[in-house]
This record gives sequence, C-alpha cells and structure tokens, in this order.
Amino acid sequence: MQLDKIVAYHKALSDPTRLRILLLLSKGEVHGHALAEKLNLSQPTVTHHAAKLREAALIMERRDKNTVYFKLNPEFIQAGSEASLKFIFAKGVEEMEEESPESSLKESVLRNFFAKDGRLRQIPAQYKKKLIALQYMVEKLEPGVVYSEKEINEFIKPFHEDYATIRREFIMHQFMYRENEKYELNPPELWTHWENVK
Amino acid sequence: MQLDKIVAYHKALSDPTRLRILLLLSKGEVHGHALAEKLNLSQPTVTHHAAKLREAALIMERRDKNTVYFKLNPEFIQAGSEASLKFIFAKGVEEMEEESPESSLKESVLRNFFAKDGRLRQIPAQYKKKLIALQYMVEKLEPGVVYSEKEINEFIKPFHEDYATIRREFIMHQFMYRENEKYELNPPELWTHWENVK
DNA sequence: ATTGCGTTTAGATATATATCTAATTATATA
DNA sequence: TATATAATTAGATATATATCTAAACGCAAT
Repeated sequence: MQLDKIVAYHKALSDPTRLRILLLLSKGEVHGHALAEKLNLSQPTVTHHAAKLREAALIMERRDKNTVYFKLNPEFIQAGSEASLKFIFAKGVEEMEEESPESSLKESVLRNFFAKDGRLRQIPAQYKKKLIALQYMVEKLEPGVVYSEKEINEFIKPFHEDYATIRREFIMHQFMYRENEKYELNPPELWTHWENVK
Repeated sequence: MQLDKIVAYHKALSDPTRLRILLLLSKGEVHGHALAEKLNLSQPTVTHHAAKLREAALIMERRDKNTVYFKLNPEFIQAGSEASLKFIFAKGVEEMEEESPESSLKESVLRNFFAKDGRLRQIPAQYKKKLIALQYMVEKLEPGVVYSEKEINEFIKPFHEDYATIRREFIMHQFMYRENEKYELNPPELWTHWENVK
C-alpha cells in the first residue's frame, strides 16, 4: 500500500517553513546557511526541514567542500501530487473476487441462520455473519426501484419480525440509501463487506 | 499570501485516517456512523477528521434526519493540488508578470478570436489560447458574487452560443467554483494558466 | 414526555514535531 | 597542528494533534 508514501508527501508539504524553502529553491540552488539567513532561522532548524524534504524526495543535495547545496526535485514533487489524486479518485480499485474462506463462511451462515422456509432464525451477533445475512436478504430487492418505508417493512417481515432493526442495518451498512423516507438499493460497491473492515 | 491555505490543504491530507476516509468517499456518499465502523474508529474521531476535511473544503455534507452524509468535493481537492504546484514552481514571481511572449500571445488571441462587437468567433482549439480566451471572459464577472446557472448562461451567450461548453470549461480550469447549482468566481491564484501547464 | 439513535462537544492523554542552544563532526586553510 | 566555517546531532521545550470516554445535543418515533 502506498498510503504511507502519500502521507509522507503531504506531511512534507504541510509546514509553512518548508514551503518557503521550496519557494526559495524554485529560483535555483541555495545552500543551507543562506536558507537559514533568508528565513531567519537557525541552521539546525534548516537541517531539520531539509531532512524531511529529502525523506520525501522533494529535494536533492550536492556537497561542495563543506557546503551543502539544495535544489528541487521537480519530478517527485509533481509525482506525489498526481499519486495523491489518483489514490483519492481511484474508485473501487482494490476490489477482490471470490475467496474460498468467504464463500464457505457464506454457505455456513445461509445454512445455519436461515430456515428451510427462508425465515431468519435470529440476527447473527458476529459482525461478519450479520453482514452475510443482511446481504443475502437485500439481494432480493430490485436495483433502481424506489421503495417506501412501508414496502421495506413488508419485504423484511417474511424474514424476521424485527423489521425495524433490519431496516436500520440495511442503511447503516450501506446496503440501502435513504432520503426523505424513500429507500433505494445502493450499488454493491458501496456495501459494507467484512473484508474491508480491518 | 495564500501560504496558509496551501499548508492547510496538505495538513488535511497528511493523515492516513483522513486519506482512508477520502478513499471510502470516492465510491459515493457515506455517513458518519458507517465511516466509524469501516475504519474501526469511534464516532468522535470521525467527527474530528470530518471537521478537518471540511475546513479545507475537501468534502461536503448533507443532513437527512439525524444522519450526516459526506461526499468528496473534487474541485477543491484538485484545486489545492494545482495551487501547490503553482506556488512551488513560481520561479521569480516578480519578473514573470510582464513577459513579452505571454502578453503578445494574449493580444494576438484577443485580436484574432474576438470580433469587434466582443463575440468569440470560435473556441480556440489550442490549449494556451483557449485559457486566454476563457480568462478574458471570466474577468468580466464580479468577484464574490454568487450566480445561478441561468445567470451564467445569460452572461456567456453574448460571447458564444455554446454556453454549456464554456460554462463547463470555467469549472474545469478552476476559474469558477460550483456548488448546488450556484457559481462563484475563484480567486485568480486558483485559475489554471498555461505557463504552469507544461 | 420519553426513548432511541446519530452527531457533536468537552476533556484527558499520549505522541509528534518545530524550534532553539550547545556540543560534535566534516572540510579546508593558515 | 591549530583555526575557521558549514553542517549535523543531541537534548530541551512548547505546541499541535489523533484518539478515546463521557456527556450533551438534535431529531424522529412511540
């Protein structure tokens, strides 16, 4: 997961002093002492910030005698920006397909919690199993159809008498969407799956 | 100085929990309780992060009964990214103002693409020139005024009959900001300029 | 009214970090 | 070798912040 890299990138840019350093470097190479003077900071402070920027690969260094010159690393500055946007806007990239543990657990839940007539014996207390049971029921609804609350209740009753709780769970776990008393199925990408809850 | 805004933008993105929230929101609206569950965090922690993201204008909220739904504010996420790069790479801010190539290109575009009555003969296909034409038009709007979509259309029509395209380009290139059908001018620092697009 | 549920606020705690001074290291020169 | 300059490291301090629990708030249903 490149999450840590993206965090490091933004951490590096989330300090006014470091941004001012980058601004100064945008005009060309500058050495540490000069940065300290221009920013009215001590040299150790400059070293501190330079280390942060170097760790995020936003600057490069060159040593000449006992003087260290800094300059921008423009490719990485831009790359971090692009990687962040890609990360944030990457809708559902991390979806995974059928796994054996999941399907066997699913079978076990359907066998043990649902009677032959289709009724739900009890709402599973264990989170994973509850989600499986909820999903099993919700998949019998029509995508794209707008239901009233009354209709949802009537739909749930054949499964379980406590329709209010189950209706709430449908919303809480993103199986359904509610607005102004109207209920509608969410797309499956939005459903809460126990694999995503770590 | 917009330094503080850029710092705030990166601070908002410099936490792994907040990035995970944005990732979840990239698939669509999610409410607070669901976020807390999916992330294994307490609700107050979600509120805390939501406040940070809201302050940086990276998310928007909608309330239905006592449930708050969050969603991304993609324009601002992108705008912050562009503003940062623009800030860092603003070489020699003082002398970049009046360069001959830019101003002559601007004059040429204004001369060749706009008729004497002010109408835009055609939308420039070349990127640089299109931005110049868009900026020329958008500068005739009042900063700080909130326009309806109808008003924007009526504003554009005297320039060009394809107001829908131009209205979209205003948003796409960050000249304007849109929320709930309301349009407002962005500050010029946010505008996309062709010098930064290489 | 009372209860239930989702959210927010308040307050506490632990960790992270920006900055400084003082001491140490690295490099070059007299 | 001794000295000067630049950089780094070590250690101290103050501020910021991510997280939690407990309490308060807002809204809807009974």
